[in-house]
Amino acid sequence: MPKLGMEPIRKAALVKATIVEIGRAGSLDVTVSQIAKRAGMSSALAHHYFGGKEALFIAAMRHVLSLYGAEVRGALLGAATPAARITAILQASFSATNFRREVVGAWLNFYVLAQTAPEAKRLLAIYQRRLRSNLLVGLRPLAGERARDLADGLGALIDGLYLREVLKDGAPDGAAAVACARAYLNAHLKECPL
Amino acid sequence: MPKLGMEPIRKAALVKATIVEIGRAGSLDVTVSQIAKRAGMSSALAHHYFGGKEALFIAAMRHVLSLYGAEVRGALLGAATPAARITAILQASFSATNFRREVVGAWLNFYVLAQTAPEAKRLLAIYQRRLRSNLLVGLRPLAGERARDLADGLGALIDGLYLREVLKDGAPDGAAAVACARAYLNAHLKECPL
DNA sequence: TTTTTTGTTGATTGACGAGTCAATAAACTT
DNA sequence: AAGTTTATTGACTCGTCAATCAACAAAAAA
Repeated sequence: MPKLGMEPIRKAALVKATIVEIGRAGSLDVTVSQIAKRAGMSSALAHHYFGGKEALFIAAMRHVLSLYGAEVRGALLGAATPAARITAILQASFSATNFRREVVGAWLNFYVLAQTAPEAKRLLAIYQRRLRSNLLVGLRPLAGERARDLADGLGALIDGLYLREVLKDGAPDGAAAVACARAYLNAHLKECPL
Repeated sequence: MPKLGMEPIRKAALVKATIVEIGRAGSLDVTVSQIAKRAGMSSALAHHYFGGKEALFIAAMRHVLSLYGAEVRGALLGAATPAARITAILQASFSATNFRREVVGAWLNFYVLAQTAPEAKRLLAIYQRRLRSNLLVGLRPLAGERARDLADGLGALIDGLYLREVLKDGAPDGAAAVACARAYLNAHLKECPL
């Protein structure tokens, strides 16, 4: 009993299921059937709507990225001062959301895919530019000329801290990562620490 | 015409071929046959010596890690002062070797595998501990109490910078990464910069 | 020399999976 | 009412691949 207008609903369900399955497997080694089953439909329908596995992965990444973007924007809403902006970005980056198994799996496999899939590389570049630009808005009033270099270093530090939190034994500790990133900035901004 | 004592030779060839194939594919999605072919033997022999694909991957990782370890040790040989030790570690970490396609592929997939394969996680932990310990030897004379926190932050920064260099468009620039890591330290060690 | 150990492969098995297609059905259009 | 578009699936094709095995070859041991 087909209802019309299913396309966006099915697509959303498939994207979600893709992320969950990648999280469960820890890799891109998941079958379209698994994904479709979790999304409550036949694998043929997944092919119908996405055309192939790769498109499904790309869509899933886009979704993870947009979730993260929304979280950052939300955190920035209540940030009045430059220092508060930086803090907001750090907290959004190390929020519990980003430590969920599915999100971790998506990110790590995202990196792998970015080596070979141009679209994945493009998405990653967009994420990095946006992060950099967000950091710069906060850093320029605090660091002036040095803001650019600081933002680059801080961006890399965020990625590195995330990687370590995510791969270490035991539960990840976002607060520790935030503290470490803060220390990085405070060392560079001894005049006016965060 | 079987010669005796082939086992170590075959194993080494397989490990090397595994790394090359992972680099070519950019993922762990490589077949035992591909690997065996590149190593100049039948896939059956690969199974004979390693028992399965996973063992092959683990052995490949171990090899990459041991190469890196050797490079660091080599660089540390000529390092007389604490500051020189840090510089040596940074340069070894961002050497051209580590930016070769195969090595990059190995590392990124290593991270993915570490999510689910305990042995991979163990190896990664060993690498991180060793890096930390190496950094500490250099940092303690320079930073005293703060050495621990500095080493943790610097370790994460190294990983993050590597990730960014490796995934950006264009050729990776190890020198820039070294400079950025140096700036991190100098900001914390304003009394006695590197 | 017979036996055992080591090295080696072609062929095979058994399973799985991506993508296609024909068919079915409900909903809109004319 | 007839035709078109959208939704949906089971069954199928075609390919791939990990792992196994029987068998063969040569060196070492007995």
